[in-house]
Amino acid sequence: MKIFEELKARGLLAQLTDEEEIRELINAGKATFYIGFDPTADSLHVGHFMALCLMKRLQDAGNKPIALIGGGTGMIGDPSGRSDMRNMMTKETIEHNCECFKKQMSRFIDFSEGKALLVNNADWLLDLNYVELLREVGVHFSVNRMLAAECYKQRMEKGLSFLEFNYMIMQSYDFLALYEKYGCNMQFGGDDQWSNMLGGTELIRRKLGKDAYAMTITLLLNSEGKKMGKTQKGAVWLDPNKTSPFEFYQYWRNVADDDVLKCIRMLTFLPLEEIEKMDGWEGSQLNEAKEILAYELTKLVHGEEEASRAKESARALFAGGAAENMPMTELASEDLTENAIDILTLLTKSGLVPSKSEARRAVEQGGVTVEGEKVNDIKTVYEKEALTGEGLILRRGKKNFRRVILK
RNA sequence: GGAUGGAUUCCCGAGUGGCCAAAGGGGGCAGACUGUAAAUCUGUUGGCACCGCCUUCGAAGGUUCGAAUCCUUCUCCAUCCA
Repeated sequence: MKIFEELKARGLLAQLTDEEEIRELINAGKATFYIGFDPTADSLHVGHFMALCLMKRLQDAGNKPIALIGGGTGMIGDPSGRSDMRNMMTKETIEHNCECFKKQMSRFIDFSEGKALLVNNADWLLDLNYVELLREVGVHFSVNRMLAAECYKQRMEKGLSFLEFNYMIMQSYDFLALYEKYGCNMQFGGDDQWSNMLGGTELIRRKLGKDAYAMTITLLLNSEGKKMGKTQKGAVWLDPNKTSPFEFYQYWRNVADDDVLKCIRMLTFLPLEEIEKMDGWEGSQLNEAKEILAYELTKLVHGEEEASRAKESARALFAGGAAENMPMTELASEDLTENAIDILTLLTKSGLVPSKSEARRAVEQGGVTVEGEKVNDIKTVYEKEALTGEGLILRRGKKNFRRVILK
């Protein structure tokens, strides 16, 4: 199966400018393509992960990827699908974020010997001259047409600043610049980027009379139509310091039934034949599929060792036992009063609950377990000795564990 | 620059002098049921020393025994006119 067919079978492709041309191009390994990443945080998250996987797949098929970090466009903010304007970031923050992105990307993409490129659009965008840009690029854009684009339509009701309105122009200019510099003839991106990407192909056609292609990746949505990779606490990060491998594993372990196969297909590198076999799984067997999904993804992002550890810990914990590798909090002796600590303080200090009120609620509602014993009394007190050595395993609800040890 | 409307807790959205830590919904959390899923039902959802006290209704002042609510100034947003 050729790469194009594989991508299609995995359900990764959303919109394409020209299916036939693109098929030939990437199957022949002749594409030089780029994907843009906005440096809005100091770590990549699950949303980016899909794009990285796609890059890797295409690179393996002989195509040349260019990872574009939006150091320049990041200073504007993408209006697509956003309800309010992104906070403007300082130059320093953006630069810092770019550095972090670079490091994380190298784990997935082979940048050696010119097999892939990493560029920052700040390098050409920041030097632009306003009047020149208007003459060179501005003439090719029709405001009427831009406003008709879906991404702006939604914003017309909420309000759209001129600054954001220019995002499409900047992104189009990126494509043009990469085409001229590196012969980049294709752009990939999330489905929400479609209109911006078309702006680029059109600009290249008008300005150079050449054809360039664009293709969007299906956004990974859960069955409720929300973007995946977001939790209540925020994004699921690829940086182990921001989202621990265990938490990462658990996120995927907990996806809804309806989403498991889709995730396996779109995100893992398991062969399609193997995935097809899982397609008929139901009930508790589907539960196994979730374990596979979680394991495979954790392996890709954090390595095999971390993945196995996360899996073992999860199994042990949910079987009711203890586990080596679970989130841990160390307490200092200052945290104790008279060599003891009450349950509410303990929960708060462990980080399992944000406040004592919540701790109280959790206990009163029967959601707290210490060492496998349900705690019902908010006045329960633990002596210093209990916290030394192995420490105590606290559990809030079904899925939140923490080992607390006295230093 | 002018006119008008608006800013309420995680989100949407009621509240127009004391009965307001603030209706209702969504979301979250916990319990029951389960498969670490979904659906459903129940409880809960600012903080703390939890009968009580403290902080919160865009910001700062003021009126009042008492302000989310009235007045003044400011900031931001929307719509219309330039």
